[in-house]
Amino acid sequence: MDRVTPQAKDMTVLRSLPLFKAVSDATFARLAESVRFDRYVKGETIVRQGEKAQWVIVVLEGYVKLSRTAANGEETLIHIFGRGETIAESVAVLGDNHTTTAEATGPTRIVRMPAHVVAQAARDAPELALAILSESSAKIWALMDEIEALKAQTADQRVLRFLLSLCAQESGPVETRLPYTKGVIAASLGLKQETLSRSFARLKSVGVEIDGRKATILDPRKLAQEIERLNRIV
Amino acid sequence: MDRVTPQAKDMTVLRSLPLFKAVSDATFARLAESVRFDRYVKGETIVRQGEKAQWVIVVLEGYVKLSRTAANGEETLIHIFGRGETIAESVAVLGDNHTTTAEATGPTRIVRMPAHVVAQAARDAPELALAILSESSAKIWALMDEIEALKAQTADQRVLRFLLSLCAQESGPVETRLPYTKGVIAASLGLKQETLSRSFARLKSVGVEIDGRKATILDPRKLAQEIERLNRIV
DNA sequence: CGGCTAGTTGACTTCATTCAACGCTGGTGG
DNA sequence: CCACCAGCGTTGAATGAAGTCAACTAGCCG
Repeated sequence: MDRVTPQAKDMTVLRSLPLFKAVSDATFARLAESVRFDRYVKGETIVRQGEKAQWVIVVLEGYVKLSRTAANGEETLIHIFGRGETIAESVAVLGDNHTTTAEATGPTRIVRMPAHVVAQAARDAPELALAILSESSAKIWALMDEIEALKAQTADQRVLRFLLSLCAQESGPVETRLPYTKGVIAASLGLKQETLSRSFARLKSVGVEIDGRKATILDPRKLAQEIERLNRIV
Repeated sequence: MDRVTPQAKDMTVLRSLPLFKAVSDATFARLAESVRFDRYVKGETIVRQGEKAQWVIVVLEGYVKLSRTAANGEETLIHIFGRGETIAESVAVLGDNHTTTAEATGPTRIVRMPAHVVAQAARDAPELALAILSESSAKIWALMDEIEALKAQTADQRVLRFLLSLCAQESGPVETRLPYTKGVIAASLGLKQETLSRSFARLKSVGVEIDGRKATILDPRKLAQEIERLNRIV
């Protein structure tokens, strides 16, 4: 982990985050005072399961994976956070302990604010409390999406959904980079790496080309159709 | 659905709910004014996916299942709420639309408060906003638990966990009632009814006896051991 | 160059689903 | 009062999707 001295442009980025959108200048200024910027490399732990939540963390760059380690040592990936997303905001504000571990999946930049400062600000400024609630609510939807996918969709359908989420446009050929390693992608979709690999191979037939970290999708609409088609078969 | 006139004792129950624990008498009184009590029978819909959230709902009695219906008409059970739990609190306060449908799994009593009243109260009284945040946070943990179970555990392990959650005591023989039909239990665990039935049959060997709605567990500790043992095999 | 990590591929296994038949129970109407 | 039906649950046999195990390749860093 590397502490970084904040730059002026970082503050403007910060101000534009969803968490601070509806917040007054005064409240923002108060929070900005105690803000800290950190840089992590792949595999470093950002927060550890069981520790008391001391910080509210926002991802500026890179991807952070949340996972939970069971008594037997097995680790389960719960969710992945990207740019602009907030980690542990509710836990930190309420003063609870982390129930998950957060780890950088690659080079990552984050911002952290002391929990007690945010908690006090939330008490003083209801619009901040509501903004945090809004973040938590978004997280609930995302988790519900995940549960729905795990319960109702096959491996190929989940992979297709994931690929679709990478496409910036709705049609035409799209070329992107996979945001993290295939092992992490597999875990995030509730699959084994081998299964993901086979799925990618199968999906060549609907215009998906994966070459290392480079992903080429001939036509996103075709992927959506394929998800539908796989539903019908069942 | 049946509207019920509130009784004095209902108000004391209400006051003791987690949502109102930390709330001042003044704030509570304000909310209590516009409270409404409703009674539902099995299968009735309480809130519908896609509708604007108009109410904050608290379950007083019975169980409510949250589910999501995909484009192809398939319904996936996301989560089940019981006594004292709050439904759609964040969505209602933020003025968003419901992303899930809530349905009574049996005879159910609920309390509802108009969303705008709660939203205004949350703006005026930060302790209410934080209480709602606390509820949302609890919901996030519960959903993460579910994801972990779906990704990392077999059918038998999930069934064992569920049975353990029904046990009031840690040891000795426990006798309880299954809280809802086996079909609903199966769906909540991400299983088919047939699979649950077979699982129950297998679990006789660790002292689980299911007879209709009546469940007898010889020794909860043995169930916990069995979950562990099933992990080791893999 | 060797040693790592990430990823692929093949053969085999297994857990859960599907499909289908059947059993039990409680309610309804003749 | 009984007959019949619907809803809920069980059981068996066959199928299939994903996991496991293992061997192997490609790229990368020191």
